[in-house]
Amino acid sequence: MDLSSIEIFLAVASDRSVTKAAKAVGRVPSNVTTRIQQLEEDLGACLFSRDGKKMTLTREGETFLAYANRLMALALEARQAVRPLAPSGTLRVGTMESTAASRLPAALTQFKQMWPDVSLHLTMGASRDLARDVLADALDCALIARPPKTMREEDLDFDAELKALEMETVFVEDLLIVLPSGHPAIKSAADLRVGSLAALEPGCTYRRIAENWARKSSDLPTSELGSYHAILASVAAGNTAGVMPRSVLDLMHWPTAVQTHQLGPVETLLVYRKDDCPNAFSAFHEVLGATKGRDVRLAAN
Amino acid sequence: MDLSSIEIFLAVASDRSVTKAAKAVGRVPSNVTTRIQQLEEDLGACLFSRDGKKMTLTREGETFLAYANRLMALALEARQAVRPLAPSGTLRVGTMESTAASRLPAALTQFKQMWPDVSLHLTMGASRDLARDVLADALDCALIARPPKTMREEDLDFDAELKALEMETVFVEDLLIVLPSGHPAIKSAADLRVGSLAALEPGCTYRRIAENWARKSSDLPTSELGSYHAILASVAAGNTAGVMPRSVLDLMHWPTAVQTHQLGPVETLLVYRKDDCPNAFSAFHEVLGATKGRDVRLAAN
DNA sequence: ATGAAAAATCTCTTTTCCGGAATTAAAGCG
DNA sequence: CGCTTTAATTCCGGAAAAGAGATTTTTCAT
Repeated sequence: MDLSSIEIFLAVASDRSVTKAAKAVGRVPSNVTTRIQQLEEDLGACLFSRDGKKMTLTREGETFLAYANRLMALALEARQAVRPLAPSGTLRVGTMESTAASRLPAALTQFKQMWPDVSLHLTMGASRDLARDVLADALDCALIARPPKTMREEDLDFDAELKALEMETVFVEDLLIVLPSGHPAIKSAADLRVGSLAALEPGCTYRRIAENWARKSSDLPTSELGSYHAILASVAAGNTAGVMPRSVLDLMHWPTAVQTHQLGPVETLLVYRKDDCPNAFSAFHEVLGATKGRDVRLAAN
Repeated sequence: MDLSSIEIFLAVASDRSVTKAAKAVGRVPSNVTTRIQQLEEDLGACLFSRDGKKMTLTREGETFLAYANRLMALALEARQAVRPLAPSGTLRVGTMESTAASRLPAALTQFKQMWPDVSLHLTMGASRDLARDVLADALDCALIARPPKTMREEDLDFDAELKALEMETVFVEDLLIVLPSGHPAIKSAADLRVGSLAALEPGCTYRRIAENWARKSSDLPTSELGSYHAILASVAAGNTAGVMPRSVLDLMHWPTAVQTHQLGPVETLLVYRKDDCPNAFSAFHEVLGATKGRDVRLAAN
């Protein structure tokens, strides 16, 4: 029973899927399968019941889940406790709107609790701007979306900036097109029966991915809104299709099951300058690492 | 940071020695060194200060020690919690006098606490007798001393019995000859200035090892006593050399630093029948495994 | 039925881990 | 003060485990 197996177990438990979990922890599905099997063998108990293609926790799995969370939390605490010099001062973190909403709250809460002496400056913005700010030392680090391979070639500037920084995948988001209720399922942008695409600012990677996708088979305009709440409200009003990751949509316990279309997985990177690693950053980095791959809804524990 | 590294760390921390720790966890010293280095690298902190050839915990090491213990305890608890069917009934455990005194109390306490429904029958005896009782299904398992290689060839019966059982090293004892205060240091049994060797019953492996050693250069008689307390009292009275593992001697916080002579390391094995593993045994086995390699004096935590 | 998707299985490559030999450094002893 | 002993570390080769990709099987949806 090593801690990496437990991390994998947590991912599978929250996604109830080997494939998703594999993405979340940055591994290949076959590997996740075997690690879970090893864990079950080692514990001498069945953790998941494989009914069909869903992986649901068994009774034993549920009880183990509680321990797994405590184990990870304790390991993180141990890490932080032996830090030779306690972090202090300020840490300037840049983040996308979506990450700030869905994945950061748990990590930030834990971080503030562990290191109350660090004053955390949170800046919200689009991936491009954030990356630039990190390069220019206006931020210590940032959480940004990595454009998929195909788009990277169209935007060499951004890619070059990224290459100049250290980067690490911390989350994998499932990017969605959210349709008004009653809208028929779509295969491509051509099937859209709306007047516009609702997204955030132009530098937003999600927006650019969506526009890229839409351009292939339609010429919808994009209407720019200031927040995901605004986007979702606008979708509810009809005549607009919203762009947002699934984690954000999940947060906003929307009354009815909405119709969505997947644009595919998008990695969220933590980027920082190669050279300087202020003490507070390493601590933040560790806390973030421990949050990785866990379900947004379980984060409250 | 995986749990096996933590087990190794705990062993080094309690022995304050790489070599001893390596024996305790059944690994080679070079391996222990590298694992500790990896752990320090991973945590970004120095756990031990190598002043000379002693490994002493640093301040960070001390704080990590507390977490390491909690982590292991939690992992054990998790293991036990997912056990599909709760152990119950009776478990018949055989043990040597010495093990019962020094290493078992911590494990038994923990076990009783976790599985109050199991009634634990403890039988004390000499290794040979215990092994036979396990074979004859008069015991479910036993903790016995494994004679060193050279002696095994002289006692093929015992060796054959052992081969018929599953066995696993759980402790490594440092077997000592304890000398009366004021007795000069010795190189071999020829240097002994006492009238007899004080030991337990004839089937006792420690006694046989000691007699074997003594025979090489003297013809001391053995006087048989009923307990280690009796042996030590007899040594204090003078004119006798006692035989016991260091862990037992350590327990009896003896007023003065006694003169001792090392007979070498002796493995303590957990033996059980290959076929049947009652549920309660697996649980006991796990608890024992978690206690492995930790200092007797730290066990109270 | 049929096709798509997901998990499990299998195989191959890579990495890591472990044990032993050689090396270095410190403590004990004459 | 140097020699011996003992312990930790370093280095290296073989073995074991982990990970990635391809393949198969199962299941769900159409």
